[in-house]
Amino acid sequence: MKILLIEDEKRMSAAVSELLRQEGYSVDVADEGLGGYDAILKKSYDAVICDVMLPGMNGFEIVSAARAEGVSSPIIMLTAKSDITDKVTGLDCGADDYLTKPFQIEELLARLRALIRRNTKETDGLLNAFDLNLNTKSLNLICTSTNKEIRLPEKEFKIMEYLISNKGQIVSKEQLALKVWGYNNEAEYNNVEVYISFTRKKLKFLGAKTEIKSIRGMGYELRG
Amino acid sequence: MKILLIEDEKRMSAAVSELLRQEGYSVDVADEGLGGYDAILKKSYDAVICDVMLPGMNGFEIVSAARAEGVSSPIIMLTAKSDITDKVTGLDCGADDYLTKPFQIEELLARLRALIRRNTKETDGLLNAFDLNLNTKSLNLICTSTNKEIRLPEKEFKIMEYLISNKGQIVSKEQLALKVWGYNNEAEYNNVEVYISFTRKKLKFLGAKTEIKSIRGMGYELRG
DNA sequence: ACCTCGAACCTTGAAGAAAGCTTGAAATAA
DNA sequence: TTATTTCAAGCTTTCTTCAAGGTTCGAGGT
Repeated sequence: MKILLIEDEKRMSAAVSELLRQEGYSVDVADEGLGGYDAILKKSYDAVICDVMLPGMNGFEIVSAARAEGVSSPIIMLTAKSDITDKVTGLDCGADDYLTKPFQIEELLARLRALIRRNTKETDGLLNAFDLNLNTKSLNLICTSTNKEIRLPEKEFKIMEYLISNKGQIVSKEQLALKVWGYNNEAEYNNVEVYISFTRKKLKFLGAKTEIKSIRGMGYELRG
Repeated sequence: MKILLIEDEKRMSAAVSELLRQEGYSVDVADEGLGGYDAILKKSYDAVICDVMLPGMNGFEIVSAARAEGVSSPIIMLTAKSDITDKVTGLDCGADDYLTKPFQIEELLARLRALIRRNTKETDGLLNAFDLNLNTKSLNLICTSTNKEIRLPEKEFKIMEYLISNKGQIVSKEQLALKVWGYNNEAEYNNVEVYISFTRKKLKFLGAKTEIKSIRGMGYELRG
């Protein structure tokens, strides 16, 4: 579970990110608005926690811009003011929940769990990356720029599923072997290569702009 | 996770190393100062635990010498004295934390975890020097003044990584050979030169203002 | 100031090693 | 049967190493 925390007060962000990590989330921290906005677009997070008062770009701006770009990750806003107007503005511009400082960490965790649960249930069905959509129910891979579609065999599906849900990041052969085959054995890395090759053929067939880039010594990355 | 334990009391080092191994760390043990110092330079440890009272070279000397060589691994000092002066000397000379004997093993483990987390968090991501950014995850070198980017092969990456993390200082061929190839053999200095040459080509390609200066008889230095 | 010479340094290309890709055949599942 | 998965072999590309030859630098002598 990947979470992005956008917060400029160092003490606050250190404390919250630490707690989230203890809960088993993997946390990225951005300490100003623009960087946070960039991060939202680059990776796909399971949730975003975003302060309102930020240097660079304020919380409302980030959220509405992100929503305009089609980002669907759940977003929780934090603010020091308990002012009701802020609350309304926050939800209006596309945030999913709202918390006023100071808050109990327990409350944040609870709301986070709730949002992630809700979101993964809704999302579950379609995964998206660039001009690709992957239907996790029918195992169909759809290219939105050519309108072509093809059904993937199970292993290829798992490869694609993992690559898409980690778009913007480099995925190692080890991770893929673990996710797709359930074990982790260097001898099996060739299988990863074979299936990457198969999957690339499917992307070619679809005429997709998205491609699977190899990064020598590191792994693979989906690029749009 | 690799840890180096420098401790001359056999009973102590046996007990601590055993506990660390149970926690899943891989542990190297040195029982005297010089050997410990060598080990720090040879491998790259995720943390070093270092006693103060040691034959050969005392803890403070080890730490300050290691820091002078550009070692950035977190270091915890151990001492029998609870004397405050020692504590100050320890942190001054470059240690990250300090523990007085006798200590609870739990406390050592907790501090170790904290240091390792802090250290890997800071390291992973971006290293910066002048108009260069080095992404330590993707091995990409980015020039901020031209917005160009290129992926570095492993050895060139290590060269750059070491130069950047020692910017403002002269880095000897010996240090580079040790860091990049893991050994230290005059015959191999030509490899350093070859790779410096490769890396310079990359900087030229990027159009970076930063350059690798040669300082005859001394080594290399990054200049902006 | 200038010249000479050796040491330090740079560059290059060829050969080798390693990582990755593709393919087809054999095995297994549907 | 047909579709899918596994495995192994050979191929391509990229990175690394090594060695040879060229260039630059600076000390010591004229």
